[in-house]
Amino acid sequence: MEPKSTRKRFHVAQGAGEKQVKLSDVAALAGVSPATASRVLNRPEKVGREMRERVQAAAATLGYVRDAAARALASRRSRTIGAVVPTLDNPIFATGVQGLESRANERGYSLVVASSDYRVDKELRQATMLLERGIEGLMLMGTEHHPSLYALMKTRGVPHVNSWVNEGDAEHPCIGFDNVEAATRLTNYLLDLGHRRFAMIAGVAKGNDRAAARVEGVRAALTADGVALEEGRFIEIPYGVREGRDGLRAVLAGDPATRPTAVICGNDLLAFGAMFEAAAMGLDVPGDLSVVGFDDTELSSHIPPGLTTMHVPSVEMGKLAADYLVNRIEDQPVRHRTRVEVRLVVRGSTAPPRG
Amino acid sequence: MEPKSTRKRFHVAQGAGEKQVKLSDVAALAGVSPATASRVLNRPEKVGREMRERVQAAAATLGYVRDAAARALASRRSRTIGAVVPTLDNPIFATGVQGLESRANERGYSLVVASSDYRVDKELRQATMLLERGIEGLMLMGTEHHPSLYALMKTRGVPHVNSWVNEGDAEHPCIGFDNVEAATRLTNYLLDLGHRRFAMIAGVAKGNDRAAARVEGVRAALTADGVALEEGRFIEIPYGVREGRDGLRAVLAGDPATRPTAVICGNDLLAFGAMFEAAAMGLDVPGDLSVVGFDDTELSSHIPPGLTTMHVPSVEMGKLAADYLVNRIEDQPVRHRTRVEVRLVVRGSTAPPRG
DNA sequence: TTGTATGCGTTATCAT
DNA sequence: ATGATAACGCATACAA
Repeated sequence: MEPKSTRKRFHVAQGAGEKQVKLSDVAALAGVSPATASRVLNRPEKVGREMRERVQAAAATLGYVRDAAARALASRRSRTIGAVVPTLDNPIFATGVQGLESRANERGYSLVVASSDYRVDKELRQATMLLERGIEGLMLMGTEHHPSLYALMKTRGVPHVNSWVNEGDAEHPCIGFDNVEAATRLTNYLLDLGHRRFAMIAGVAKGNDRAAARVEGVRAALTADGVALEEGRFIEIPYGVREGRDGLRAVLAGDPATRPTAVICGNDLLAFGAMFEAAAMGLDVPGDLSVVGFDDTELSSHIPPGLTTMHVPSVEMGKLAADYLVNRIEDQPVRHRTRVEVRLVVRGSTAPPRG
Repeated sequence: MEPKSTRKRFHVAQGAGEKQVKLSDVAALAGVSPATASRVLNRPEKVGREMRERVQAAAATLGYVRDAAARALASRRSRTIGAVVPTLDNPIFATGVQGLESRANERGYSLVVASSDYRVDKELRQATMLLERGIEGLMLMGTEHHPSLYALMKTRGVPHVNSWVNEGDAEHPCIGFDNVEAATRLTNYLLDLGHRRFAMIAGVAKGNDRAAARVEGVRAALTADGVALEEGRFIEIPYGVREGRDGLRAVLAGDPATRPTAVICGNDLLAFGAMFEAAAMGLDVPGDLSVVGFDDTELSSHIPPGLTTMHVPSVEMGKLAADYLVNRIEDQPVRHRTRVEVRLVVRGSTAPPRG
């Protein structure tokens, strides 16, 4: 049941009861037309020094504050961009959003955020809400979205970027890197070290194309070298430290003699868990077991013996996404696909296998 | 110099060239008045089943999307709330924002975020921008803000909450906990363990009243027990792991015989750094040195030997802030001050001093 | 360079 | 329960 059909109307937020001071008030006080006042605020260079200062003074004394809704309605521009990310709980996304927000702000845009919980249907709902809100550009994570979402953005003519990805066949604008290739490199590094028995603790692939791509990259590299990732040596699990610990136990089960010598984790959180659990199991990292992660979060370089991982420039991607979007919105030249550099950071958690 | 006085006008985002379908189009197709169509969308219960379904069908076939700007202008309600946080880079804030966003969304509001970089002047600018954007409620971190900001919110009649704080004299609505008291408890715990020689690695107090309050709490507890925090045993440093390591070296300098037996860190990141550095220095935690943090981030429970810290319910605070704000906006009853529980989580990083 | 007049898409008031 | 119509506050043709 709904709360009651007689819904109470909410009060209109307003100090005391004084009406909002509007642009025409400012114009009146300054003794100019509203049009001129508007120009002073939006294109000051197009108005004479004299009037300009009168208007600015009037605005100041009246404490005038623009009404973005009216501006948006009249100009058909909201000066707002949107982002829907899986969650802000993962620091790597949070920093990405931070980069997006700061750059967008520098360029005069505000950011509206929403989260999808790694679910394409929720992502669609959230994006729709943002579109209603009049966002002029949209940042999404990954490339796997609800088909209706692409359609929606297209018919509304709203530019978007898929971030964290940059795959060969990308038909959509993107800013990121090739997760398959990055995972392949990471794996090859281990292969080059001499490892032949592998395990992988992957993130959940459903609703997360980056996680899936990383698995693909690992498998590809292994296969290319004729190395198998055995059934029990692969586990898919949500990102988290606890999960990494459980994951390690799972993939290391069985005869110690045939135990993997290297474990590849879907991200750093899982890798931290794996390292902690290895220690708890009395295993030496990297002596008994090499561990690699993905993301290069702040802790990775400090956690002993240091985590070998793939560095992902999340803030940079956020900033590039903002630039791409704003450039598109403002009809400035853009690159349709932008690649950022991920780089392998070798630290103490990896070494050649024993023997 | 500005880009050139002849600024190019941006294109109006719109698919192909087809005009946006508006409510009157929907109404026309459904054969009803715009007023009725509007009602169907906003208060469906106030309209007959018959017309309601006609309108809904029409909206669906036309792919109608509401225009929030027009809605906001006409209704004087933006259904948007704002948050300005120091940075999203700190996971504890990111999760707080996540809680705020999710609850706000559940209640039909969108979230616009901005960041202040721990600077009150930037916070003021950002908040002003949000106010222009028509936010109906604002979440801020801490209690220390530019006086003009309080004035602005008051004259505009926009409700706000200070989060992460709940201090005795709070004249403003807040949702959080008493940082002084929490730090005092943390310190007393160490005191009760028998520690008498302390060090503190604090966050930067300037622009961060929470950091300052934590220092105050530590000092108060120490003083109450007649224990001194010596000059060289206190350092103020930005939050970060690297900084925690440097900080530890700094506060542990000097004669090992009079070295502190316990170090209190301003947050978990600093504490992690301190623990890593202690290990690097050959010090056993907690044998030679007890370490405590603040926040209880995901890693705290996993990092060996486990970090004793003060658990801060950041997601919960975000959700409560959203509820408070939305309730205020919608004229529902609210508690002006809401306290959340922080609790001491004792783990392996603390023990009585040797001897 | 400045002013006049119109419209942006929706909600709300007041009738019916 | 439904419809006609007037705001909402601002930007922008277009005219001067």
